[in-house]
Amino acid sequence: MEATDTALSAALRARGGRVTPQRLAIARVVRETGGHVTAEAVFGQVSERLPGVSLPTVYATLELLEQLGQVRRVPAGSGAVVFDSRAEAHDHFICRRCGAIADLDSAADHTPVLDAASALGCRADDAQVIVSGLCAACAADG
Amino acid sequence: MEATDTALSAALRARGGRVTPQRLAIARVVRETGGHVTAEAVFGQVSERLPGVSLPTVYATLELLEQLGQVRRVPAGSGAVVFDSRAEAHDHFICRRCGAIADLDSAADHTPVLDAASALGCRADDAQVIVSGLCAACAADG
DNA sequence: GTTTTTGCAAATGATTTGCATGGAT
DNA sequence: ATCCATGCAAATCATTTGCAAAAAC
Repeated sequence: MEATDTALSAALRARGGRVTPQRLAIARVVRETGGHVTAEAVFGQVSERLPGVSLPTVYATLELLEQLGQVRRVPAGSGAVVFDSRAEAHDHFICRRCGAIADLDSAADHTPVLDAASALGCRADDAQVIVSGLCAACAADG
Repeated sequence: MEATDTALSAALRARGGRVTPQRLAIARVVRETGGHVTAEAVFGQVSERLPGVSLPTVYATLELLEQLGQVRRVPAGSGAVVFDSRAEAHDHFICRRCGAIADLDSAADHTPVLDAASALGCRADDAQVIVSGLCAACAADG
């Protein structure tokens, strides 16, 4: 077992949850896949290692991992919900045509927006910029 | 007919499209409703004025209005796609629990993120910050 | 008259729910 | 032994598609 698995186990127990092979396997797949994943994609990968896992379990676990701060939800606007294995703050570009998602690393400062949110009485816990347009590939043949 | 209807008609003809009562009614509802709407919500409102409109037409027209720059798509991350009748640039807060959406007006500068996108070869046409957390009401009852 | 839009119905795709079994503590 | 988590199947919800009829140009 890797160190990160140990950390996850501790986090799970700390919130009164249980450590199951499914959860460890799903967390591992997400971590190793890197980048952006859908529940279906995780399901496919996990099934290879731990046959029998069910899709509902994958959904539940991804949500759990989000609460534990291990993954971040990307507001992809259409179709499937996308999770990002990079939990640190960064922004995203989403292609309108093909749906491709790319990480955007910039020094953008989100405090003004967070301030605007607290001014409304909201308890904000995440801010990310979503840039829409055409990705390089789609812009080329469009 | 309102001036805005005339403007819409012109925009439609300019792109070789046709002016139909359905399109005018849908555009009107979106404009008058103000704020954030789902296709279902628009469908409900439009049906009162112009019985017989179909849901597929509402979906198609909302997408058309987006292309014409009359509405903006809000990447709501889960469930239904949400359109915003305010087309000018501004950001959004989305409640994780109840899904409520609030406008955030701030002087946030998105150019660093847009630059990061063009550095990847993407043709960006919109950038908006999505802030997640709990709205005032949801934060109150725990 | 020609081409775009519409409406209907059905298909699709993603996510959730209910409930009994199995497993972690 | 207790209670949480899983698996299965089915339900739900949002959105899209195919195609013939109607309408705008």
